[in-house]
Amino acid sequence: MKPKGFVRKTKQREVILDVLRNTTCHPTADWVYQEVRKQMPHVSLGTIYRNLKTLSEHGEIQELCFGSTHSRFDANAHQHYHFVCEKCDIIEDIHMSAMDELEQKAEQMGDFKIRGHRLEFYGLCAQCAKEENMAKAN
Amino acid sequence: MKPKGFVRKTKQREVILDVLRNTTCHPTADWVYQEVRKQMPHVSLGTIYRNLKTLSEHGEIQELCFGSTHSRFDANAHQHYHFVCEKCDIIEDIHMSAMDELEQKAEQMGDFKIRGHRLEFYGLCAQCAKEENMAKAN
DNA sequence: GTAAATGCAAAGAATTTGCTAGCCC
DNA sequence: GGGCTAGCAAATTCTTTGCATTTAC
Repeated sequence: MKPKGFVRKTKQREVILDVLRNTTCHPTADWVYQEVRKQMPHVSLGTIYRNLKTLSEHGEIQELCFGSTHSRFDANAHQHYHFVCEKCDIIEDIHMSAMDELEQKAEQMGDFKIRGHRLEFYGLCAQCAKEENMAKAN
Repeated sequence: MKPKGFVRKTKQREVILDVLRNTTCHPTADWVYQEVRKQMPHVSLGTIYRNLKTLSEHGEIQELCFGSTHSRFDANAHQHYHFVCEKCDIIEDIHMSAMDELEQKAEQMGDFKIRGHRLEFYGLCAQCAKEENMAKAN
């Protein structure tokens, strides 16, 4: 007896998860779509969006939202931080231990119950920093 | 002699800034539009968007991007943190001193030059937490 | 068998852009 | 007066949705 609202395992969902888990970039829905299409030419963009939504609701992936207009997705659903290059928009994971003490500190500052936090750093990636220095030298 | 690319002071820009500075909510572009229209019925949405963009590029306001589909804006351009209620989406400022040491710590973890960071907390606001407790009691 | 998921296409929402006219400095 | 801006509307971009059909369990 399956519970109502059971999430089925479909070929599409598997491929999507697989694609996400095998990339270190933090792709957009459309990038995922292009990749999945290589294995399943008839997959539809709607299916990609529906699955990305389901997966993130079930905590299997993370939806990220940076300054840009579209969402990005990350197969690493664990708490971790990101770095975003302001010049080329590349996103990198930061392997830094989560700081839960931040939440305690913040909770003392206002009247709310904190359940999580997001921390992002921005600046210049190694490549863009190098280019900037070369430009300055001229 | 004005520098090329000089940013002009227009009535529209003034009203937009004024509206933003006189609210504690963190409004969407459309909310700003509705407010500005009360003072300038003929203002166009395109003007709102163009000005919000210009203002944030010049560091006079901050563009915020949370999980939702649209951007929100904050007239407080200083470094500060936010709390977002997961239930009602209300956004509150957190009056907590910025922690620049986070940036130093993160910079040691990867090969990039950090210029800033964003920190958001999410959970339940006082109102929603109260409602949740009442629901549980039944 | 039945609810959930897919494909396809059309709809929706948020934001951007092209163009002409107007206003700021 | 020259160029940045505004207004207006059309165009883009990203995402969601309706519906008939297929699939997982």
